[in-house]
Amino acid sequence: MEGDLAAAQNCSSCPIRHRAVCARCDDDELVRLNDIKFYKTYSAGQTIAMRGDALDVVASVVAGTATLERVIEDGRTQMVGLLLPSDFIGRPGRATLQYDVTAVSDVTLCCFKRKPFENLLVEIPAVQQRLLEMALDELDAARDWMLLLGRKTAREKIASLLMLIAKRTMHPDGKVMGDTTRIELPISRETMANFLGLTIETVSRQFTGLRKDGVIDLDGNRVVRIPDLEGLLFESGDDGDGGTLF
Amino acid sequence: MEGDLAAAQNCSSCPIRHRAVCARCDDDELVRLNDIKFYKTYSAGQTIAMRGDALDVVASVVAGTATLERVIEDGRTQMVGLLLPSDFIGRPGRATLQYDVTAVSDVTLCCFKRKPFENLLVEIPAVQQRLLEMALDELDAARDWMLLLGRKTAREKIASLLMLIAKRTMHPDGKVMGDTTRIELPISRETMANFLGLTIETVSRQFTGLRKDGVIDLDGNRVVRIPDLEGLLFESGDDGDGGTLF
DNA sequence: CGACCTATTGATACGTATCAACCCGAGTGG
DNA sequence: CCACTCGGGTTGATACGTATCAATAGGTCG
Repeated sequence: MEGDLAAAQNCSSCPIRHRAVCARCDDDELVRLNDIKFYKTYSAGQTIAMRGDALDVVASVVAGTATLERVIEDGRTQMVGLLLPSDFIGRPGRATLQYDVTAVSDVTLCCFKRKPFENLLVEIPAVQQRLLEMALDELDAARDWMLLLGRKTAREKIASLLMLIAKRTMHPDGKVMGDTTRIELPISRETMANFLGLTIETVSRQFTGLRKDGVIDLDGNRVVRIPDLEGLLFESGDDGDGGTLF
Repeated sequence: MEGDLAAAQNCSSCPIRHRAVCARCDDDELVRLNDIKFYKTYSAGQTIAMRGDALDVVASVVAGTATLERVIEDGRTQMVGLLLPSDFIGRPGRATLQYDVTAVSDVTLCCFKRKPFENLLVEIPAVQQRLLEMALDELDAARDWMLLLGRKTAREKIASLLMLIAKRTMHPDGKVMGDTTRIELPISRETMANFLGLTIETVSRQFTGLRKDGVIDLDGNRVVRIPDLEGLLFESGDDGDGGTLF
């Protein structure tokens, strides 16, 4: 099921070196992290961990996309986190996992055993600092998301999601890049529905609604073209300045 | 509008000494925090700060209840945080506030200017550690809340809220205390509605529905008696083990 | 007492869920 | 090569839950 990467990769060439928990570390500190790290990969659709599992490993997402979900007994599912490269899984100081973690695409994790990691946390303030920063960012995103779930209409939810993906694909790291009018959806309709607190059917209907109104243009199931970004922003119910959602 | 407390209070007799950001501090560290702190009070209903305000002060709630809210232009309002004693307001490393903060009851804050506080954060790891812990707890609570907003019915939302308040009043600090069958609602119907992503009318209707079904018993508008806690838990759609929501 | 605020209750509208049929592209096997 | 199936997506008809609009009740304060 899980293939280990044969060779330990080098931190200095790591794609998430500057954004993950290790972002603020100097070379010496990086060596110490390197000593306790190991890679693990999961293929698309695979369950990475389940609610209630013992949480003896924490990890950074190196590549791929994963989701954090909570489900009720009767099957209702709500996504509570979308994990992209550099995001952190698990929390120091807690022994069991609170959510189901699932790989949406093929995923590579940079793992640390929890105990040694907790020790490093104390010894290397740079890691703790960065982790705090990341936790606060996620908290802000979660709160924006709560506004979406609690008060937005289906159409606004879809538009918000598209804006979100548009922002990320246009400037994944602050700088503008790529085609602003074309975005690729990294997730299925079902995943979107669980993200937005909707059903698949409603998601689908809103897509066609936005298309018929000329706000977006569909190119297959996974590609959306946006002729008028301002128009989409208007549909999202946001005022533009706020609304990070990662 | 804002009355300053004349005398600086002593940290050692502070009611939130063992739960707030200063929880892990030793006496020396406490002295340093004490040097830069000041109290501020707000009366019920007062706006403490608004989205977009410069965030040059961070604070702990010493007494009272406040809310964190996001509102859309057309007036739709979603509460995104309920601040109780020991909770922290503001975030180091961010210059403007993302949410409206409102006093629900009379509120006393223990404030720190942001810059000096950020310095202390680096110098006193105990504070940073505690702040990380608190941020992660809030993140978990926010995620449970997302499940509620996205996937629960009105009845389940009300039941969940009541369970939440019941848990807090029964054992505010881990130990059981007080009458398990009687809880007092600290917030109005409108505040509940904004908390749960509902309207006032729906909140009201669900209360009477639960009452008619014998799940709860109302004693005026602010007091609820719960003959059967298991029954209420069942109505909430939770399985009991999880579900912190603070 | 009247004014006002919060909460409740009622009638109705509207949005989204549900249930079901159908479409389409990708594999798969005869 | 074509028939088949299978998963994901779309569309339609309808049901249901919550919002909306409006009226009423109860409590508090002047």
